[in-house]
Amino acid sequence: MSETTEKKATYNPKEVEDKYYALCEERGYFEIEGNKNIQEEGKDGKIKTFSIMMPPPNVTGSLHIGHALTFTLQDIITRYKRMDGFKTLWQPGTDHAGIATQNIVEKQLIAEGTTKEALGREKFLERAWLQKKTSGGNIVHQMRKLGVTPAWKRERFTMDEGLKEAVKEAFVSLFNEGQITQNTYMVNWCTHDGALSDIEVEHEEVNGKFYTMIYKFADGSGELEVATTRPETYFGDTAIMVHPDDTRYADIVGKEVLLPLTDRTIKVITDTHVDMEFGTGVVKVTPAHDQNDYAVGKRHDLEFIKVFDEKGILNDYCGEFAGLERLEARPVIVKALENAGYIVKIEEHVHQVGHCYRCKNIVEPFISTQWFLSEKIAENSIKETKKHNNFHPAHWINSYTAWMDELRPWCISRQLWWGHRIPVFTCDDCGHTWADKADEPDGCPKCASKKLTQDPDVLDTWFSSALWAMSPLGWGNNGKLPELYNDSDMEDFYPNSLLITGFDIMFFWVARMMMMGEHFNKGQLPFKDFYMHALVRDETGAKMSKSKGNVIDPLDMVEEHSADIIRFTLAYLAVQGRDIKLGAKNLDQFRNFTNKLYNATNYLQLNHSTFKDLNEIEVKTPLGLYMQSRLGLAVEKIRTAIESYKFDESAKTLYNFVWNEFCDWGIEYSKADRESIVELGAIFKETLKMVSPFMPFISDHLYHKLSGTTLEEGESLMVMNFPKAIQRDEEAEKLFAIIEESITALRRAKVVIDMGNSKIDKAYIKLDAPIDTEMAKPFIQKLAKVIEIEFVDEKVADSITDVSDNLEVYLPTGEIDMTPIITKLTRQKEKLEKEIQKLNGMLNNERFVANAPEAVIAENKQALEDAENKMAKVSTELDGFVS
RNA sequence: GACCGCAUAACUCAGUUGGUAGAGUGUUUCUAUGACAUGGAAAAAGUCAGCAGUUCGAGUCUGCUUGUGGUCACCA
Repeated sequence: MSETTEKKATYNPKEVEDKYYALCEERGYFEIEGNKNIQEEGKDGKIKTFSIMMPPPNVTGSLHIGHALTFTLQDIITRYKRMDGFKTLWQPGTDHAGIATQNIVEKQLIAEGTTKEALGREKFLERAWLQKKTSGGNIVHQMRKLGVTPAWKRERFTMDEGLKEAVKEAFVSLFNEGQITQNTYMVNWCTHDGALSDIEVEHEEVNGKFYTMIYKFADGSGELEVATTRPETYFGDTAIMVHPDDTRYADIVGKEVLLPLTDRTIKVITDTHVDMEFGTGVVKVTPAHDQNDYAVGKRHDLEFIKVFDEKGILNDYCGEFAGLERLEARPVIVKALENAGYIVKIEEHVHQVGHCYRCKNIVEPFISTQWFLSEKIAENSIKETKKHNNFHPAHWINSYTAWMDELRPWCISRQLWWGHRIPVFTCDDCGHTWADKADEPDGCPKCASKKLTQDPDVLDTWFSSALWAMSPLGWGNNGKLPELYNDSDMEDFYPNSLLITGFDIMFFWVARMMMMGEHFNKGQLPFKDFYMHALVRDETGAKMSKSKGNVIDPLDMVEEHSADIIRFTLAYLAVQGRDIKLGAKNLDQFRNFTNKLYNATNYLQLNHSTFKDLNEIEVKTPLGLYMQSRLGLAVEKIRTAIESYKFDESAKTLYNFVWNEFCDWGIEYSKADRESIVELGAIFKETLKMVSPFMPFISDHLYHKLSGTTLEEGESLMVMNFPKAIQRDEEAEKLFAIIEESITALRRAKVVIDMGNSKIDKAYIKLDAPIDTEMAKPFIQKLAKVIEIEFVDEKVADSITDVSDNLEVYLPTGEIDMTPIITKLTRQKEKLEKEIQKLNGMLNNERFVANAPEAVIAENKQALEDAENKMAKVSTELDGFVS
C-alpha cells in the first residue's frame, strides 16, 4: 500500500454491514409492519400490499451465485415496495429436499458403517431431523450476509407442523376428488432413489454400443438378426416385432424364436411402431423394461416379465446371471453370448440415456405401483395463463404453455423416508383404502377396525413446494403454528404480486404452483407477474461448475468487496433474457461507484457539516433548481424501470445520475456557487434513498453521516419513503444545457491550442439565443477554467472558434499554428454536409412529407435548419483561414 | 427433429408503441487543481451477421440464410 492511499479515508463496509443488518433485523423492519409509519392506502382505500415468496432453498444447501442473484433481485423489489408505502411480505423458508437430504444422511450412515435399513425408519427420521437442525441454519445465515430482508420472523420449513397440515389438506382433498389415484404403470426408476417424475430425468448423450445378436427360430429353420443397446434385458423379451409392410420379413410373422441361452420361446409379431429403415428392421420387445415396448405389450396383450428388481439385481429369468447388477451384468452377458456365437457385431452408438437428476444414476423404465396426480387438474390454470401473458421476459410463456399442453400424470410418490408421508391408509381387516388428515386415524371408516396400514412412501418434494404460494399464508395449516401468519394473509397476499425464479425450475415448481393455486383458490392463479432471471456464468461465458473449478462463491465476494457491491453488480447486469457473465472487472466498476458516493459525501461535508432533507428546505438557487429537476427525471426513470422489473436499467440510471450528473456537473458547478451546496446536500440525500434498495448499507451510512445522525439513534432509509415524483423545471434545464455546452466548447477549443487543462485569461461566447449571462458566467468561468468570459454578438478577430449547436466560442490567439484547427473545421464541415444531404433527401421526399407525423417533420426541419446554420458558421470560419 | 433465444464500437453489453445508434471497459492526448488518480477533461472508433420484403422511413416489423446457445421430444 502506498503512502497516499494510506492517508486517504475510504468507506469500510466491514465496519458497517453486519452491524446495520443486525440493527435493522432486530427492529423488525423486515416484517410486514416494519414500515407501518409510511404505509399508504391504494385507490380502493385499503393499505397497498406487495407479496413475493422466496423460492425455498434446500435446507441442507449452501448459498451459490444463482441464489445471490435471485435473492438480490427479490430484495431490491421488496425494499423498493416497502419504501414506497406497501405493506410488504417477502416470505422466507427452506425446503426439506427429500432425495437430497436423505442422500446426505444415508452417506453419513454408510461412513459410520451402518445403513438406514439397519437403523429403521423412526431412528432414521430422527437422524434426518438432526441434520436439518444442525445444517438448516446455514443457508439462512449466509443469506443475511447479502443484506436481504425477508420477514425472518415468519420463516417456514416445508415440513413444519403447519405446512404438513397444508400438504395433507391438499392431498386428501385431491384424493377425494379422484384427482390422485394409485396405478401400476411404467415409471422412471432410479435403482438408488426409486420412482422419479418425467422431469426428474435428464437425458444425456452417451457413447454406447449397438449390439446385433442372433435369435434362432424354434423350428430350426434359420435365424434373425436383432439389434439392441441393452442386451441384458433380452431375458424379458416377450415378442419380436417387424413392420407389417416389411416384405423382407412377411414370411416369418407368427413364427417362434428361441431366446439365446434359455429355453423360452417368443413369437414374431407385427407393429407399425417399427422403423423399417433403422437397424435390421427387427426389434426385440421387452414390455417390462422399455417405454415403447410397454405400449406394444399393452396393444398385443404380451406378458410383462421383469428381469431385475428395485435395486437393479437380475432375477431368476436371467438364469445363470441372476444376482448380478444390471449394468455390471451387461459385459458378462455379452461375453457369454459371444462365446456361444450369438453376437454378430458390436458397433459404436451415440444415443440419449436418462439419468437421475439427483444421483446421475442411469434411470430404467420400470413397472411399479405409484400414486399419480391427474394432469386434468391443470386444465383451468393453463387456460387462465394463456389469457394474460405476465411472463418477464415474455417469450417464456411459449415454453411454459408448450410443456403444459403436453402434461402427463405426475408421479407423486417417492420411495423415501424423509418427506411428507402419503396420508393413505388401508384397513387390514376389510381392505378399505382412504386418505386421512389424521396422522393416526381412529379406525377404518368402513368397519371401524383399528388395524390399519399407512402407505410407506412419501410425496415428491415438489408437492409441498407446489403449495408455497399459499401455504405460508396459513392456507390449510389447520391452526398450527399460528404465530407464523395472520388470518388476513390470504386476503392481503394471495395472489402473490410477483414470482422471481430461474427458468430451470419452471416446470418443477412454477407449473405446479399454478395448478395447485388455481385449483384451490376459485380459479385464481397464484401470481400476478413472473420474472424469470438469468443464469450466472463465469467471465468467459462458461457455466459454473465444481468440476470446472470456475465457481464464484458469493460469500467470498462479500468478504472481498461488500454485499452492496455484489448486489449492485448483479442488478446492473440483470438484463432480461440474457445470461450474466460475471468477472472481476464488473465488480471493480461498482467498487469505484461506492467510492464515488463516499467522496461526494466528503465534498459536501467539507462545506457544511450536516444537511436537511429535501422536503425540509426550499430550493432557490439556479443550480439547486436545476439539480432538483434532474433528480426528478432520475426518480421517474428509476421508478418505471423497477416497476417493469428492469433491474439493469434502474441501476444504470442511478449510476449515471450520481456520477455523470450529480458529481461531474452538480458538484463542479457548486464550486462556483457555494450557496447551492446546502441544496445539493439535500438532493444527494434524496438520491441515497434511491440507492438504498440496491446498496442498503452504504446508503444508510452516508445518509446518516450527512444528516449528522446515526442509525443507532435514528431510522433507516429502508423505512423512509422512496422519492416520489418531482416537478421538472424546464427553464433551469434549458439554461444549464447552454452553460454545459459553453463549457464543453471552451474545453474543446482549449485542447486545439494545447491549453487543454490550463487556466486561460480570456474567452468570448456568442450565443444564438439569449440567456441570463450574469448568472451563467461564474459557472462557465470556473468549469472551463477561463478567468474572464465576455459575451459578444460578433466574431472576435484573431481568435480560434469552436462551433456547436447553439453557440460559438472564441479564444484569442497570438502567433500559433492554425493547421490543426483547419483540419478540425474541415472534418466538421464534411460531417455537416453529409447530415444536410441526408435531411434534405428526407424532406424533399414527397411521400415522407405526406405521410410522416407533423412532429417528426417539424423535428427534421429544425434539424436541417440547425445544421445549415452551423454549416454557415463553420464555412465562414474556414474561409477566414483561406483568405 | 420441434420450439424458443442470441448475433450492435477492439471487448462486455444497453437500445420498451419503427423517426438521424448509447454505456462501461479498453485505446489516443492532456491532467497530481482544496471530494474522489478507485479521479478529471477532450477525442477516435459501428454498411446494428447476410439477403429479401413491408414502410415516406427498419438496429427495431415479416420471411429466408448463416453462426451460436437453450428447452423439449426422440430409433429399438
